[in-house]
Amino acid sequence: MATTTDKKRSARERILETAERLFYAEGIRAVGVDRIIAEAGVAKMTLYNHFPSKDDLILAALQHREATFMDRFTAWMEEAKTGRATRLDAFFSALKRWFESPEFRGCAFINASVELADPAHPGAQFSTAHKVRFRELLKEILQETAGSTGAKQSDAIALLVEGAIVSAVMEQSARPADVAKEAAVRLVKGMKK
Amino acid sequence: MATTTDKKRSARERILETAERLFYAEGIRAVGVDRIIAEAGVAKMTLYNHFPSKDDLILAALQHREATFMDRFTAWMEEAKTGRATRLDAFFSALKRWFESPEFRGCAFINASVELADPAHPGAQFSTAHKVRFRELLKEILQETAGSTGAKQSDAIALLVEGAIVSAVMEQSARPADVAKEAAVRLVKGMKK
DNA sequence: ACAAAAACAGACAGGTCTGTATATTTCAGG
DNA sequence: CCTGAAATATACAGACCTGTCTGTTTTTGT
Repeated sequence: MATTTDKKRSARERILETAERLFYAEGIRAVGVDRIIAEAGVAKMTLYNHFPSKDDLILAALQHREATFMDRFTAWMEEAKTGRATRLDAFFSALKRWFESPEFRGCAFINASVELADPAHPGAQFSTAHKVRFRELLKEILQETAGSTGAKQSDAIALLVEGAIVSAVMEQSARPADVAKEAAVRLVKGMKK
Repeated sequence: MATTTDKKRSARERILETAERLFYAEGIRAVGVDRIIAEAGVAKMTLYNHFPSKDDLILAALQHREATFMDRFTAWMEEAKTGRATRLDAFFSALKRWFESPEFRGCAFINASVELADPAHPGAQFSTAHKVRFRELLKEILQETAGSTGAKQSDAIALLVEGAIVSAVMEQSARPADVAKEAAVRLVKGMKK
């Protein structure tokens, strides 16, 4: 019925999914459009009809990733919210689960900012905006878990999380999630010794 | 007298300095060897005589950066160690000064790991090793400033620092240095409220 | 001063990249 | 059924990439 749904969604969606996956796994500059169209099973002109340039595709892939990643992450948080676990516990459980997933290669938005190099690139600007949204989410969780005391520490805890993401990539280990959680709890609750 | 010093140092050193600067400023993949030889003022064969491949040059540039950066950073720390400032204070002063420097574009080793994508790349492995050495330095500073209590927090504080570096790039701001310092002090000294 | 090592200039091979052009095929809606 | 939009396959332009080759000039140690 609607012209823009049904099967036609396939082409555009397949391009976005493939671009998101390859950009994340191997890097934005390392993956060419020929590779994307081959794995997505579309013609080159189809890609360029939907996305006028690779830069446009990069931005669209990042936007797509924010949506899919946030969905997955909040789903993981839901699954972790059992028993007496707080939302903050659930957050760090989800973080660790992410670090342990086989395709983990850090934060797509940090990576994009590094690779694009130019802060004026739409992809870099979107990445910066994503970080703002991420900190909002974290602040909200802290507010709920530890009241205004928690919310006041949200910027510092955000640094712990960013540091954990980066360190997990470089060490190829999920342990930074535990270190970050422990420190976050200490920052919120105060040190016992 | 010595064959490998004097003026001959020029060519190899100029290549390394130029590569380090351009790789850091614009990215490893974004900068080609033609660009490097042009700015270094050397012939292409000179570069390939010293460094068999670009990958070798990447590794050498990262090694060179570790040396020069560590020198500069510790010099900044020395300059900051005035009055009643502890070594930890000096560390965060130097960190902030780095964030404020016009050429700041994050940690060259994090950036290299992101860009190279392959953890087996010698440059990525060197970057991981650099992070170990960096944490050692931080741990030593904490031990000296806050004894074993401080040393015990060194992994968490390292996460704060890594997070601050990444956030400073994405926010284009030096403020994360202050946030990290405040949280580090709280982690070491305990919270007052 | 002389021989050897190093740096030089510049062309070139072979590959990859983004983006365009062209001409054909598929397919849904009226 | 038929028309028009979308997707297809394929070739190509032009730029850039790494790395090689050749031959000349400069520097260096003895």
